[in-house]
Amino acid sequence: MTTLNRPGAPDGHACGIDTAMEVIGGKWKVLLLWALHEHPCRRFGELRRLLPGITEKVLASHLREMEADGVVRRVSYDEVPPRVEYSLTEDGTRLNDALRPLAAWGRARPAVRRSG
Amino acid sequence: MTTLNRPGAPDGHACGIDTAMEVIGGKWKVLLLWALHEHPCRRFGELRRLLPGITEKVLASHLREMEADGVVRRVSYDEVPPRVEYSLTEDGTRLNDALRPLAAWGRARPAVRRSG
DNA sequence: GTGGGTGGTTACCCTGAGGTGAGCGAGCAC
DNA sequence: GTGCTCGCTCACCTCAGGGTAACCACCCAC
Repeated sequence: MTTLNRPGAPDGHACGIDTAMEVIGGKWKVLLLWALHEHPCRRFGELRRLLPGITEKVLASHLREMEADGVVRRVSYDEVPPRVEYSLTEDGTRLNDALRPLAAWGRARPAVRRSG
Repeated sequence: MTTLNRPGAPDGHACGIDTAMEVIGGKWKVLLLWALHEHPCRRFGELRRLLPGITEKVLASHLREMEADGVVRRVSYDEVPPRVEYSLTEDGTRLNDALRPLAAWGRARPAVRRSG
């Protein structure tokens, strides 16, 4: 999205929305957020199995971006075979909470056609 | 996003999130939502001017999709020159409200680097 | 006749997110 | 020595969303 030049928006929320949208903008990021909320401290392979359909490449890049965004914490143990554990940061948990109303809206909405 | 096959998520919110993400997934949709919230009943040209940078094509297609999604109402007056007015539906207003926590999260978050 | 404004539509191109498949380095089981 | 696991990385390709620009039908002002 790059910088959104929200038009009028005096104290508007659009300015915050774009930040959030950048963070959750990836195809699997909300799922990842949710998975890490449900299962704290998950390993790469476990996450892959939790999100059937995601590829290693995308999982790795999403995790990396979310780590850079400060919503995911990555802990690497120097063992062999390698072990890496991912968990939500406090900010990530707050983000997850902030998504609740949106999820509720999605669930509560009237029957939508448009799916075809 | 198509159908998200949320992994474990028993009563999880991911199932609602994907619905919401489909609706607000367009590049300008949250801005449009916000613009229509701030200025109810706007015409096509006014919206275009409110969102500097958006093209007619994208504005038209976004409005059409949001209308199909039931968040935007389109009223066409049979005049000349043609006049069409767009406004939020109740559901659109609720969606906007549901975005507030997300916007608050975006505004309140600690300094992010990664912006480049 | 020319230009401006109305609300769009159409055809085309381009970028980037995401998918595909292969490989790597280390140790352990066999 | 072969193959398995683990956590990635790399090169390549696809495809859809979005940008560009021209055009339509209508009327008015100049």
